[in-house]
Amino acid sequence: MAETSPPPPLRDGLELHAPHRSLPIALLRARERVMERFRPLLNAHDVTEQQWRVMRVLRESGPLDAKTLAERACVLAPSLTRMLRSLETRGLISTQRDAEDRRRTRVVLNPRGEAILHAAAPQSAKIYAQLEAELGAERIERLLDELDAFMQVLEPRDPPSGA
Amino acid sequence: MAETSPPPPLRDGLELHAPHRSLPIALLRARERVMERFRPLLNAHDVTEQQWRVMRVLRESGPLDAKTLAERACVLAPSLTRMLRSLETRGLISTQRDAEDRRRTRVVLNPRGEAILHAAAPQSAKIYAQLEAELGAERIERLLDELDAFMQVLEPRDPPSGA
DNA sequence: GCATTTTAATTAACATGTTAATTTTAGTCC
DNA sequence: GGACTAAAATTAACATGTTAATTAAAATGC
Repeated sequence: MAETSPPPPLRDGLELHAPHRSLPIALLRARERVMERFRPLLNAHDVTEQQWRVMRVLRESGPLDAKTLAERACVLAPSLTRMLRSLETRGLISTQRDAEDRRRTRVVLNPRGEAILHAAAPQSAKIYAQLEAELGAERIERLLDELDAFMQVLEPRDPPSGA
Repeated sequence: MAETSPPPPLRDGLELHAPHRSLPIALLRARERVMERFRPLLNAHDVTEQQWRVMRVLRESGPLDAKTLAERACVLAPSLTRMLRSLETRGLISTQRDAEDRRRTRVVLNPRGEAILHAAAPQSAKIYAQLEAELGAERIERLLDELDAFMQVLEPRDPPSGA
C-alpha cells in the first residue's frame, strides 16, 4: 500500500478527538453561532437567555412546579432558585407553595412576563427567518432530527424522571 | 391547490419554535448528554471542563497567546484571565508577557498540566469508546459533519479574526 | 513626532453552572 | 405512630458566562 503512510498516532484518547472534531465543542460552537443572533434581542429586553427559556416554558406549559420547570428550561435547580427570586422581584413571574405538597413551589408567568415575550416575538421571528434563509429549512430540520435521534439513542446516565 | 390545508398558525416566532424543536436548546441538551459522561472523570482530576479544554488546546498547539487560546478553547477573555490565574497558581501552566508585543500574554502548558492530561487519557478514551458503542461511529461522524457544514454556512456576525 | 485609533488584557458587576450540604415536607416500614 | 428514607428547594462556595469600562501597548494618520 502507501509506502510512507505515517503510523497512526498512539490512541490515548486525546490526540484522536482534537477540539475541532470533538462532539461537545462542536455542539458548543454551533450553539454559540446561533445564540449570537438572538443575544441583541435578549439584551434589548433586559432578559438573559435562561430567563427567556424559563418564561417561554411557562408560557407554553402553564404554571409548573420548580423541578419540572427546571428540567424543561434546561437550568439547574440552584440556578432556578436565584432566577425565580430575580424574576419575581421584577414582577415577571409569581411563585407560591403547593398546597397539597408543601415541598413544591408553583411558578406562574405574570402578564408582565407575557408582555415581554409578546413584545419580542416579531423580532424573534425575523431572526429565525433570517437563519432559515441562510441555512435552509431542510438543513435545520435535518440537524434537529439528527439531534433528536442522538438523544433517543444516548440514554441519560441518571434519568431525572422527566423522560 | 389544496382545498383544506390548515392555515399556517400565526408566526409570532414563539409557538413555532417550541423548546423541543429549538436549535439552541437541542444543541444544549445533546451537549449535556455527552458531558454527563465525562464529568466524573474531570471531577476526579479536579479540573473543570473549561480548564480541560484550555490545557488540551495548549497540548496540541503548543504555547499560545491568550487571545488565540481563548478562541480555540471556546472561553471568553475575562474567563480565561481568571482561569490562567488559577491554573498558574496550581502549577499547571505558566504565563509571560510577549517580548515583541507586550500587550500579549503567552501561555505554556507545564509538565504538571501535561501529566493530568496524560493520566486522564485512558479513562477518557474508554468513555469515548463507550459513546461510540452506544451511538455508532457513523452517527457521530454524521453529526459532526452536519455541525461542520452548519458552521461553514452560518457565518459569524462579528468575525473574531480566528476564522 | 505626536495625537488618534486600535488591539490585548484586565477588572468590575452581575447572572448562571456545578457540586455538596442543609432544610423542610412526604412517603415507608415496622 | 414514630424512626427512617426519599424528594423538593434552598443555601453556600467557587468557577465561568456576559457585558461594559478600563489600562497598557501598538499601529496609524497627519
